[in-house]
Amino acid sequence: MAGERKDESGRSRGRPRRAEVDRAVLTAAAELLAERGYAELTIEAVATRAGVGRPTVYRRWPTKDDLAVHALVDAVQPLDAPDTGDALDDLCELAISFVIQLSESPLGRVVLGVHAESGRRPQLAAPLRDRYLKPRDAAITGVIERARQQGALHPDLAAETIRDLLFGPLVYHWLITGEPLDRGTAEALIAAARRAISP
Amino acid sequence: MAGERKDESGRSRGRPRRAEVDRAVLTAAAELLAERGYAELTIEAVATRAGVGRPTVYRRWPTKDDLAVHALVDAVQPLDAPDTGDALDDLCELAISFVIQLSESPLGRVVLGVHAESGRRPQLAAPLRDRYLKPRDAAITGVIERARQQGALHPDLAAETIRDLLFGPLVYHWLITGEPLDRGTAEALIAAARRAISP
Amino acid sequence: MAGERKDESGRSRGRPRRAEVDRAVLTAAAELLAERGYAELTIEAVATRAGVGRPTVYRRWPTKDDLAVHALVDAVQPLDAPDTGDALDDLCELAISFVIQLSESPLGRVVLGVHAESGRRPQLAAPLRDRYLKPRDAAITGVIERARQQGALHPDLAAETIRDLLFGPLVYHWLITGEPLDRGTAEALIAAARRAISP
Amino acid sequence: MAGERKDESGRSRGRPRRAEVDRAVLTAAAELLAERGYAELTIEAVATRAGVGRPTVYRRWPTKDDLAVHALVDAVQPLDAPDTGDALDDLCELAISFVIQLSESPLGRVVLGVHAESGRRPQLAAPLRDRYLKPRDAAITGVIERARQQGALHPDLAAETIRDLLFGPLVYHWLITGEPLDRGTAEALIAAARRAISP
DNA sequence: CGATAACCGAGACGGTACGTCTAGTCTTATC
DNA sequence: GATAAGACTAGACGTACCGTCTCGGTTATCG
Repeated sequence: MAGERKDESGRSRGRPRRAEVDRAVLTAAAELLAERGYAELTIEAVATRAGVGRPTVYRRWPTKDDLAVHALVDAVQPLDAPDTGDALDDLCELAISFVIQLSESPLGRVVLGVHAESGRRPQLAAPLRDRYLKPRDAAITGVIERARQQGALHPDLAAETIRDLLFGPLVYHWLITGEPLDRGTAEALIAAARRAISP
Repeated sequence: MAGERKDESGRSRGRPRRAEVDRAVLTAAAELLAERGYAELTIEAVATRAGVGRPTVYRRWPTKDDLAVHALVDAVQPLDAPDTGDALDDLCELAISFVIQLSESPLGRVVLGVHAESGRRPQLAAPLRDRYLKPRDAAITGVIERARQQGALHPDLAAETIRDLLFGPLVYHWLITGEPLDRGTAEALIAAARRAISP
Repeated sequence: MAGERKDESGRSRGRPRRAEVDRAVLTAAAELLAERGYAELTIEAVATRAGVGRPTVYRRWPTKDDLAVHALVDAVQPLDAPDTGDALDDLCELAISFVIQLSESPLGRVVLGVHAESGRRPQLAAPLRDRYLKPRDAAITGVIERARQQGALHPDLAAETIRDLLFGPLVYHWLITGEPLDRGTAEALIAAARRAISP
Repeated sequence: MAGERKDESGRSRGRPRRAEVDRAVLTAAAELLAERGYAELTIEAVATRAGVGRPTVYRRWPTKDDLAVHALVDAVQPLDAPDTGDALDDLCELAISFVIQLSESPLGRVVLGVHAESGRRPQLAAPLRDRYLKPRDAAITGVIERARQQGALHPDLAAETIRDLLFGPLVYHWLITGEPLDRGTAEALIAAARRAISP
């Protein structure tokens, strides 16, 4: 979770790191991200709120990017797909609840901003991809495959394409309006999008 | 373009501002945004590159946010919709070329990031909405209305919804992958999306 | 007095430095030197006590050494030689009162310590020599020459030698005992030293 | 030599301290004092150079002052007085060679600086007096007494005064010039000083 | 011989200060 | 009154050490 120590092999030497410190720092970082956003996140404030010295933060996460990504991933709870039997319904519900949840969380727009910035910073992109996108994508892809086996999806469309067609309109709406997505709007968008992905 | 002067009425007194300074500063800001991103943009660097004193920058754009938004809007060229006769084709082509162009520009992800951050900062949101979103939305809505009159659109869908269904998947794909959108992918997404918005 | 600005020639450009800041910083530095000594002098504390930002201190005196030397020289008042007619008496009195004064000042031992450290640090030595030693040496040498013309000094002894023979024992006594020099002891030492320098 | 252990009475329990560690630390400290001076001496660097953990250093010498004084005393070899029969000659030679030796050693000015600082720090002063000054003073006083019995000294002058009159000028010269004392200068000063202490 | 105690290295910990950088404001001389 | 220059307060940056504390492990004495 925290920055790696040098001696990866065998038993670690010296005093071991306290896990409570990891927690305190990540929690403080997530709170500050929610309150002030990524641009105004300072290591100083994180350390103070966590009741920790600044070097202790740097020891674990050498850059602000590192810390922010880990704090975000740690704070944004994963979503698990429903399973009602109708996989297409499950998929649509997953998209709706996922985007609504994100758009209502104070961390949602931070996640979006970090994604946008990650194009320019590889060190931001790697952990974001591995720790955030991959797990969520796996869940989504699972439901898509279930739906495909139920014959509910257009056979020519790749899973990735289906994902973009369902999640894209919701996320875009939220991005443009800047306000939490309401369920009515979301369902209307999804209702239309279903026509795009049906067989 | 630049920050307002006190005396709005009639002729201003004293030495007039030099328009070249406005241009130099905006150009410098846009370059630095493209090179280093929003987070690493400093007024100091902008002033230096523009060959201008720092207070001269502040006189026009009182905060970094102000400057950044204006520089972005100024730098990202507007896109005018094609008019081939088939308004739905025009609309799709508009979406594709718009997102491709944005995704290929070094400023594209900066625009995205500023959008994401704008949720938290009203002073960022207002000029962004007025100077960036509105003009582009007007162009898009125009084409949508043309298509609607040609009977090419599903009658139950609002213009806003159609916009989300077309642009959303493209932007989302670009956001997630982090790479410039290629035309093949874009056309595949739009081909499916057309089924969602057709009558 | 303070660190030089680049453009020495002609009128300086930009906002001029405030002289009160110079004074506040030097005073704060001298106080802290007296209270805590050279080793525990921190720029941070100086800036805080002077009510000034740290960069403002660094702008004028780029290193702790620079600041300390200037503060010391500024704080230790010069001593002017008496002139009673008998130049040898004047010289002895000068030595006694000079060392007593230094030994009683809380800055005295700091001056001594900085002198000792100056051997290792040229940047400490240069301003110390130019701004502290030279003026005092000039005063002493003046009295010595007066005494020599009155035939009160051994003709074979250089002015430097006479200075060492008179001041050396007093300073050494103070250095070893660690306590302020009392006049009785000083006069006893000088009485003996006079035999060394008499014709 | 090193800091005391709690249980002074009888045999100590537990693993005994390794004497080699004492040596390594003192040597490292003396080297660093010679290379960088007292102000830039850090426990960290001492421990690293000695190949030892930091707590191991603190266990023996709880403060930097403690360590520095012990390292200095340990490193500056004592000088033994010559005995040619003429005690006054012996005394003068002792003064000359003592100051020359000190002024040529890279540790000399450190000793001087620590002396100067010791006025402000009792914990620095005590070990310095006991372990450095006292032994040297005893040797000097011994020769002075021998000289006194040979009738070579002015009967009114205390041993302390004689010490100041002989050593003071040499040390002062070295302190002011900042350069190693050369024998010619030293002998000239002593030749004059002899007139001050002769009967 | 096994328990106990102190040593040793490494390194985490909460801090303090470093010297630098940038923000946003201000003051000056010049245009 | 705009401009270029630059001083100014404020505060974060990332680093170096501080002095203390835990670790795993070692080496002695003592019961």
